[in-house]
Amino acid sequence: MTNRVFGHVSHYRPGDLFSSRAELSVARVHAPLRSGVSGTQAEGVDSLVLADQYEDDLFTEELIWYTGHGGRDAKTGKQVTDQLLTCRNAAFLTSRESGQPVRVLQKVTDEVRGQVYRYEGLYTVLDSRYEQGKSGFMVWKFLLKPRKS
DNA sequence: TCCATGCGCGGCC
DNA sequence: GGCCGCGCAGTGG
Repeated sequence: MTNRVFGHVSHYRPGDLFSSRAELSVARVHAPLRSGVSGTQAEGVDSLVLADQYEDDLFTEELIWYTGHGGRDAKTGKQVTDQLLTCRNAAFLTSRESGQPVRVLQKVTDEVRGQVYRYEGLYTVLDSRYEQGKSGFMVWKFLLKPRKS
């Protein structure tokens, strides 16, 4: 069993701002303090964070290509090896099968508050690819689109 | 520059 | 299922 929550948490809604990962964790909107993905291979992804860390990411109003996990140098953040189908990446495949909603957070700069995390809303994982990224190494990419509420 | 901290997962019972 | 220990990680003080 689990207490993982898919969909909106508590009273939090799209547009809400959080000042830190710790705040997101306490609110249970995105529990892990550092990991960008919250979820398991068995249950799927319940939330993720876009932090402008992966060069192969793409974020528009209509869709997100979220780069999978791993293969990066811890210091430089550059891809240095091929990504593997780790449990965390496999969690996206589970979500794609289940169609469960994924909470999406994005690190943005607010005029008043500086660096904050904005709740973008609920998305659905629609596709996955394993292809060569900008670095030349193989990366996982997951296509997400906003859910129609 | 260092490292805490929450969590996923495997091992074991 | 529950407990424990390990190692990771889209931070952040």
